[in-house]
Amino acid sequence: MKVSTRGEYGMRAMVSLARLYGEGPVPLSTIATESSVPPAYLEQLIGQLRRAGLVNSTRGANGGYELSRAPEDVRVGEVYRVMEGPVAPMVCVTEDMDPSEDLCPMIDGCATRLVWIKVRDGIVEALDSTTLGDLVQQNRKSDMLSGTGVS
Amino acid sequence: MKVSTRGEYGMRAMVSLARLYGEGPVPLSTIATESSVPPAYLEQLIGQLRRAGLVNSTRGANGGYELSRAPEDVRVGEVYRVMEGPVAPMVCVTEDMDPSEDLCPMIDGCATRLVWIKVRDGIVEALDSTTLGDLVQQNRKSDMLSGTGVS
DNA sequence: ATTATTCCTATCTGGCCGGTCGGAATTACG
DNA sequence: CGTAATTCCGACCGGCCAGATAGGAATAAT
Repeated sequence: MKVSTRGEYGMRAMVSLARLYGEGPVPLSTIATESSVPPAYLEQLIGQLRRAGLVNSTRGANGGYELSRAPEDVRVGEVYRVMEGPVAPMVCVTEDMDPSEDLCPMIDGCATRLVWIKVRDGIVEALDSTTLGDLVQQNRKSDMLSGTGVS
Repeated sequence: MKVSTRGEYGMRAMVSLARLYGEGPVPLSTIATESSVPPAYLEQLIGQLRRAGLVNSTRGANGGYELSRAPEDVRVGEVYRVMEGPVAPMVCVTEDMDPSEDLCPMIDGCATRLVWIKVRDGIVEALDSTTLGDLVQQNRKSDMLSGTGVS
């Protein structure tokens, strides 16, 4: 059960944008470098984030991307869902589920479903209790400790 | 981020075995039917579970498989790990990690790592706080309520 | 013997992840 | 203006691996 590179890269890109929040549009090339994502691929991913309304874009020279909201107002769960779809360790426990549909092939109900629901809820909790703001802040703190922040 | 069919099927098979615990060896064909898993495939999977020591096997006619421990003593996390490997939503946060190795390509440490660790811990908690015993018990209870248990 | 079963390992196949490419549209700037 | 910097869009594609299947050898009951 791994997060795909879409999720990984998307998250990294958003953190980069969070770090540069308030300094105007950041060109794709910069984000790509800063987040170590192949530019051509990132373009695809960031398009998704834009369509989802998480980032704004400015076209033309001096254009680029920026967060549409302050980092503290963006839950990482939002980013995750845009990139990876609804949280669902298993098809039968997807977040946005119609309660009526039960496509489990099991004879008398599936006992394992209970576990997957717990797992899903664990993931959701982890994702929705953190914001991009938390991430950059935490990271800066650890930079300080390791001395990287002092030059 | 989905659990593969190995995890799904493996868990189902183990629940079947948990239900039949104490009634002697259960042939593969039975488990396959009961858990709706292709027999040939299940054979492969249950082999893993056996090698991991979670099930015992008896060969020859009247042979089959059975749990090596009581259902209440088997955490679903154990089953999960046998089928899916260490819990790791992301390579850089795998459970059985050597703390020294850090293969993150990021320049100044990866801020996103914090999320993935939280996610991982959420999953681990969900998996390790439940036993096979819990599952069959819970399921029987819901059977009662829906009337399936009454004949 | 014959039958029921586990055990082993080789092989196959489709889907999709992860990525590239080319070019069109848009805007700043001198 | 024209040119350079940028976003935007959709088509393409190769490789890997999940998800099986197949066949046969070993083992044990009857």
